[in-house]
Amino acid sequence: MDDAHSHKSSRRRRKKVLAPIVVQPPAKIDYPGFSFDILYRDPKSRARLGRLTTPHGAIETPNYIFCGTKAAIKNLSPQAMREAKADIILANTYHLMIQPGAELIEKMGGLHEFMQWNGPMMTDSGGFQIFSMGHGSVADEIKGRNRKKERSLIKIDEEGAAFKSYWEGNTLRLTPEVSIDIQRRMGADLIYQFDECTAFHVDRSYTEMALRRSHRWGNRSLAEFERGHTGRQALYGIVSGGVYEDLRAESCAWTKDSPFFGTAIGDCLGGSVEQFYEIVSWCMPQIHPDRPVHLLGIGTVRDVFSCVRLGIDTFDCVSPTRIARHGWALTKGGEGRINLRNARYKEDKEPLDPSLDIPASRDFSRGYIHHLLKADELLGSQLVSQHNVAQMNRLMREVRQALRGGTLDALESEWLPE
RNA sequence: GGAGGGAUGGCGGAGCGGUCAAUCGCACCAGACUGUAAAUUUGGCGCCUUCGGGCUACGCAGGUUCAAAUCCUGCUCCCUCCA
Repeated sequence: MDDAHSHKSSRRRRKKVLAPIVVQPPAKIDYPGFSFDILYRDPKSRARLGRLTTPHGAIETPNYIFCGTKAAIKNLSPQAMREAKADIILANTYHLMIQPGAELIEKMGGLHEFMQWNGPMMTDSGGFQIFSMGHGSVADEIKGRNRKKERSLIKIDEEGAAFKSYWEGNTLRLTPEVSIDIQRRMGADLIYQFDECTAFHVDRSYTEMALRRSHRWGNRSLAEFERGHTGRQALYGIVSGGVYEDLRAESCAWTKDSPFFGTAIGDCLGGSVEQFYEIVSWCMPQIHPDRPVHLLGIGTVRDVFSCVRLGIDTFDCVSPTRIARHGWALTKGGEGRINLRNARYKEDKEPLDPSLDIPASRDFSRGYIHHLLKADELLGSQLVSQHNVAQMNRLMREVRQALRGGTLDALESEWLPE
């Protein structure tokens, strides 16, 4: 015990601060099979209509990317997603490297083949987990709640980050090179540089340090991407800088000058919705104007309206499928959502939304779904999940249509009255 | 017929003289959820309240005690074992 302790102390004493690892990124990267065409610009805002083409098909933008963390949209098969008119989904590097592992997915033919999704896909880099593993959920961090969840982030240093696997408890490392390698093996169309998402409570000097390091990680991601370029993937860079306008500007400039295919807005977006809109509005004018822009981890219906106007092309968020599992169905207008577990729906014969062309929304009564949810029948949360996906996709379709017709304001008041 | 055990809030089930309007689980009511360790989680859950507190409660009826869900007596019902 004493030996072990002194050994540990001496190791700590000898520990060196790693010098910045500086890798020169390639000056230019070709993205064959990928394109982003801006088809229309809203004269009244930064909003735009686009077409994002990938080797697995093209999507119209603005669009919504649904979250299939462990290579599955919770509750929904690929067929159910297509019925709900989903165009594109994502999966998470961190979760899949733990289980079942990138090698297995590669052996099984890659993510598209493995999970039988033949449309466009994206994977994140695992960088968000540096944040969430260290602090619990985003909301907990922002609201200062302590949920006593064991922190499983072991350390972040120049090389990358070390985590304790929630699955087996072993230590895992993610570095830019490892993240890109894993994402290459899994084979999603749109992949992400490795970054750190800083927590809300950190100060400016930490944010600045993390930002510079994320840029170095981005350069290493670019170099690794180019080194093993398959010609079937495109890389996004991430704008960080937390809540600090000058740091956001620095990060926008860096992504703009780097040979990424697309740009994502990431890192800490502040403590309130208003603050996060402000941060996005700082960034958008400085971001590469011709590349697709993704907003990481956002949003709600309100976020979609606000951020489309700021120029966001794609969104991703767990919210539609998560709240569905908790009984909330999204509505167009009204309260914006209803909780089907509530007693008031017990005898409600109305469907969720007859204007949506799927049985989940059109045919089953709210009373029946209420019963399924109360009885813990999986069909209940499946139906609500599919409904929410369909509702968000309808929102995106209507947003695109309204943009073209110049009626976005009117559409917003239909979705968000008051 | 004999012996023993038990009856607690919607249900299950703690408590066995005061700190008990009563642990806990379920059910019920409502909330949270934004690059998913989430089919997770938080609060409420006798009645009334000017939020200080007040009132009625642990099968029923009495009793002992300053004080009883807790001790005693009787009653009602239930369970187990022996005939």
